[in-house]
Amino acid sequence: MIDNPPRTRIQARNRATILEAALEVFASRGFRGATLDRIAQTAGLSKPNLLYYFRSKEALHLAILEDLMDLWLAPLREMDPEGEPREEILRYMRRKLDMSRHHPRESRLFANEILQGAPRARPVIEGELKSLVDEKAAVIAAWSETGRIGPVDPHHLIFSVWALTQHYADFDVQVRTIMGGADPYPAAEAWLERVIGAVLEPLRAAP
Amino acid sequence: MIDNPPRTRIQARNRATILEAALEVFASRGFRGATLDRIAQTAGLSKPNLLYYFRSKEALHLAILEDLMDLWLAPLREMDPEGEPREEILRYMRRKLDMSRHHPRESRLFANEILQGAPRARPVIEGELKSLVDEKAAVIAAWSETGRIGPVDPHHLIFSVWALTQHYADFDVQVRTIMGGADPYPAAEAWLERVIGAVLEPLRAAP
DNA sequence: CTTCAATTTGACCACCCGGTAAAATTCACG
DNA sequence: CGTGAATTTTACCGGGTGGTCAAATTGAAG
Repeated sequence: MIDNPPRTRIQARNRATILEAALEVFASRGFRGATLDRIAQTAGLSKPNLLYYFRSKEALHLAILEDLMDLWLAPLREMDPEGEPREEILRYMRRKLDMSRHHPRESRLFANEILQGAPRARPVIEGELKSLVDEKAAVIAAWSETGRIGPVDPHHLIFSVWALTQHYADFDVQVRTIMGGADPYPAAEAWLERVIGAVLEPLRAAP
Repeated sequence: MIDNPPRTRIQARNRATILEAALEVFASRGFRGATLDRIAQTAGLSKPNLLYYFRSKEALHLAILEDLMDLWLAPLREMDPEGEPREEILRYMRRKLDMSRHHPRESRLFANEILQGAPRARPVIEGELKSLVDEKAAVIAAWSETGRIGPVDPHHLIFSVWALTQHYADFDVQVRTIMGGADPYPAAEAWLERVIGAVLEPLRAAP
């Protein structure tokens, strides 16, 4: 019902409240598991009032997804082709791990969406995400070919960073159960630095 | 309505058909997104007939989860404390990757469950899964301490194997979109052998 | 073939949920 | 204050969904 640039203070405030509540609910229950009633309740609004700000459940989810993408892709965007390769990749991993630590809901919302076959995020994945990944994969490939890091498969390296870091947000319950409830992130950071660090080393001569 | 050991041929056949159909539907749509109508239709039965074999949607999901756990934990169970450490761990990774390749639905069903906070699988995770992981982590720790592999954090090493391999099943849509639709598994296997292989190497002296 | 249990079906229900309509209320601004 | 637009509420609806029930059909064993 309302266009993108909020025109009034009330609009700005309520849209933000709704998006926050929807993120919470969508992330913890998935698109289908989330109900407008629950989102409205979490936001402290009535359901029709919520629908005054967002045409439909679908539109609300889409709005979140759009908001999400910038945050989500920022770490990869920041990878600097002019930087020191090993440090750039490690930094990327650390930024992604911070994302899992400080934005687990965003990670889970995204995971939910991809798991279901990306019914709503497909355009973003085929467009923005793919082209950014291809661009950065080319940078990594160049680093690899000039021997500044070991021989790596750039796409699979990026997948590995995603998998390793997002796992701590998406499978949080499992991780914490197995680790006995302690905060897994400090050890995870040290560990992942070793994993990524090791695979970036130039190959050792066979024994 | 029916006890665990199927008493008739019809029961055995229909239970199997239903479980197969339910796996398909639960995996692709999540618990909430799956409908009994759709599961029944996929199985070629009427909904009341389906409910003759499983008390409720919940019971059906639980039955699948139980069936799943043996398959799911088999690769880790097979890790042999008497084997050659590096090869055992690499073999474990390969078996898990095969699991993603040949049983992606099981992987996604499991991922869905954990993502939502494991509302139904929690007992299994806190019990069977945790104790198996702890047992094998101890084995890996022993290998590490005796210098047969480099210094590793056993729990996080296991998380990494899970994350790296399951990613190819759970985020299949994303992976294939970025890889342009080609089968990612051959390259993934070679790549993951490098990743895990590298982190198992004894530490190199600082340059 | 009979008979009783196992299986299947059709009709149904109560509840949930996304969404709508329109009246009522509040807000911004002259 | 008055006024028109923005916001909120109340009441409601129609379709989908998990689940029930009793009747009908089919299968197995003597």
